[in-house]
Amino acid sequence: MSTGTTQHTYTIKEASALTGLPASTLRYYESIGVIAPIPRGASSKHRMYDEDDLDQLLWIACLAATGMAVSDMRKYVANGQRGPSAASEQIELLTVQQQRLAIEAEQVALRQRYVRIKLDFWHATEAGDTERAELLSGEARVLADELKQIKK
Amino acid sequence: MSTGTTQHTYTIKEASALTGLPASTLRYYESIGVIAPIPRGASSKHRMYDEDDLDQLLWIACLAATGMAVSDMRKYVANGQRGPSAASEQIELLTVQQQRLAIEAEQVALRQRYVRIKLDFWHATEAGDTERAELLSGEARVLADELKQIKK
DNA sequence: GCTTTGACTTCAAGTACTTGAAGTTCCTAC
DNA sequence: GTAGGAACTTCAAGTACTTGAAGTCAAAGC
Repeated sequence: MSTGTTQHTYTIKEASALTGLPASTLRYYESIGVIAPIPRGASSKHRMYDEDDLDQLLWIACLAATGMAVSDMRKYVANGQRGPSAASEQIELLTVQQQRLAIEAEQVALRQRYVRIKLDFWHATEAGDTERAELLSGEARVLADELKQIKK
Repeated sequence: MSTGTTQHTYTIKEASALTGLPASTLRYYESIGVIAPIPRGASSKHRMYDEDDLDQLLWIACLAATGMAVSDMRKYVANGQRGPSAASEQIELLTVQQQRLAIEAEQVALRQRYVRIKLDFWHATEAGDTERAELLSGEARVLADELKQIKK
């Protein structure tokens, strides 16, 4: 991205929300040298991320999502790599990430349904409605299969 | 479930394939008491899983997928053994999971929007539409600001 | 029966974070 | 401008697995 003249900065929490990497992970990656030290506020110790940092973090998040070991990420970044520079490469990277997020959203929705059913099951059990409880435990099984399928 | 007369047994590798939990994780869960010790072969130390074990593991895999802590899984499984009397405790554990998943869904949605903006930016850049690209480069900051507003 | 190959075993150490404590710093509100 | 709370900081310890080493067991081929 890098307009160079960007004056916008982001807190660690914002960087976390946009990239999907927990704040604790951002600090961790910095501490072990996966990313360069982030500049701090004028009179504080608080990290201030700019657009370029966010771009790099999004790239790192993609690498992490593919299961790359941190030692390998470190090597990549140490070799001066800050992510793809060409538009076409960025588009390719981000398109894959978009697909990953779509799958993740689907998975979360499915897990929500699973927990919902289990909750209903225990509510029915609590109320002594054995018939409904049995029906629900069957549904949970079907869903468990679905959950397993998507994972692959 | 559980005819009681089941003859068929499974190796740890088969159990792993069927439940989606790595063999190392199956041993780990057993070692820390998330699941009861699995019976071993007549003249060996090899674990032999039966259908009931697989049912339990499948459903533990679902709990793990929702991000439940192993200490809570242990409680949950122990409660399950206790039957209907544990209903209120199970409901409590699952309600926490439900809330966690609702937050996660929101977070994924935000990240999807962020990636969408980045993708649009690069498409505009590739097409030489500098005006649109510049407009979009400010959008990320708007998204981060929105994050703060939502909380209040 | 014997041997080899490969899957299994335990246990210790490693990995990638995550959480908690204790102490700053920023922001909002009076 | 100052009081209070939320958000940040570091650092140490904890968590949830995973991997590797060294040894045991089982099915297949000779």
